[in-house]
Amino acid sequence: FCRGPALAFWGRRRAGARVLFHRGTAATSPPRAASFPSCCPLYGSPGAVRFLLGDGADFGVLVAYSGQEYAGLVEQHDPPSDKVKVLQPEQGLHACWRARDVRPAAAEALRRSVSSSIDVPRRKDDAAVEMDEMVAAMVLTSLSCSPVVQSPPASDSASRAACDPWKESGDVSDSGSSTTSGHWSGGSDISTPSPPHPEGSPKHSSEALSSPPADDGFETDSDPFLLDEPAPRKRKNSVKVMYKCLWPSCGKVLRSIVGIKRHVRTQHLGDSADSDQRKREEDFYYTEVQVKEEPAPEAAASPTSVSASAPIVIQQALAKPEALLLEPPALEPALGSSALSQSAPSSFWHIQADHAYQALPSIQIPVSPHIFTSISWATATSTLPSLSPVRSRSLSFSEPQPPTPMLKSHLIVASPPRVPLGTRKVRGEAKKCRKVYGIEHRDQWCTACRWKKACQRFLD
DNA sequence: TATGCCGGGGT
DNA sequence: ACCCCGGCATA
Repeated sequence: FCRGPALAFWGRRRAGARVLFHRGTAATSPPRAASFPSCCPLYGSPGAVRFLLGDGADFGVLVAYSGQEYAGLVEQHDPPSDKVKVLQPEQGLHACWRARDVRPAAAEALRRSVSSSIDVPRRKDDAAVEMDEMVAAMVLTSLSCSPVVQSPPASDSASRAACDPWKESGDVSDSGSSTTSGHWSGGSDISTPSPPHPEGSPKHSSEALSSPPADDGFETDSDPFLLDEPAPRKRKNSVKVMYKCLWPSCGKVLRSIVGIKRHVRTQHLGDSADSDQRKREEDFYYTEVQVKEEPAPEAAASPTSVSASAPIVIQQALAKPEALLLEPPALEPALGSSALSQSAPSSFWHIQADHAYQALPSIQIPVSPHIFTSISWATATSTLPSLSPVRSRSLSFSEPQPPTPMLKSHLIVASPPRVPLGTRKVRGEAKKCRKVYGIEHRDQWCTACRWKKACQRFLD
């Protein structure tokens, strides 16, 4: 890594990778200098000898071709073939050049070449973007896939001159970090760990640089549940991202993180614990839900066949796994929702609500590899925002939810006899904190459970 | 037997 | 209000 005067103004802690940027220059160190074969002087044509990989020097170069010069950043040098691999942010590609075609660019020159745009063909004509951000965004973008900077947009990388075999030398799939690496990069919601971006795939430069992380605290520690989420691949048609309240028997779905957080906080966590605790819990209680609408116009799902052919496919990522403090998960990469309805592995648990009004088409969705929840959609239509109005009702601890007056009578199916007053409350279906977290994580139980009172978190 | 939680107690 | 726990009911 870079040492010395380098200033890390943002980066990510991820598998030890950190991106450092030099103040005032556009140069960046290769994210994992140590892994580059040539942590040695770049020597090509005379005069180009000044670059040192991995020592924090200036990697800025200008590449000349087609009568113009383009700014780039040296990433790698291969002495045998005397070629350098250059990241050209402006073109959004990595290219390999003979060393003699590359000349060092002073920080000023590099800057100038970018900001004053010396007739550099831009892919986005208007966006006069700071080099730093651009590069940073790209590097991070690449990082989110592989620990080593790789060709960013696939289409672009192919378009340039083919590289030597060593081109891919850095592309070592980081098996070690595959289970622990953070995932969502950038994103506007930095303040609190939020669900990863649903699109799963790393953002491209345009999007990423539009909202660069503000400070250096940006870390996406372990978020194991995403990398192996196979789902994003098959997302095609309109996928809506919504945030669903995981509070038992709630299931309110909102469009924004902020909204759902506020909902959880105000409706469910309102009076509990200190604000810190609440913060954690509010993250815990929502989840990102992707709803793909499929051209299945049949809306009237029969309760029996839902799991098999639900018109709405729900995929979702976790809300905040680390809040669970579960042991490093043995990942189950390809868990389609189809596999869920049968017998879930023992490491999975269900939050199952048994209210009458929930005797509806229910879809089991993975909350995380460890968590499944079962939600019910009052209306399996394709219009989502309006979905299941009955579920938008709120509940709170203090009010053990009187069976809310049902507006939609047709939703009432069979009302299992509620607790006969006077007798002890029948033990509910839902697993309680003790079961969920285990005694060893008692500190994560809701207070009631800790006090051996009726669980407030997983209501029956 | 493990779990949920009521009732009752302590601080 | 917060916390703990004996002991019962239940799965």
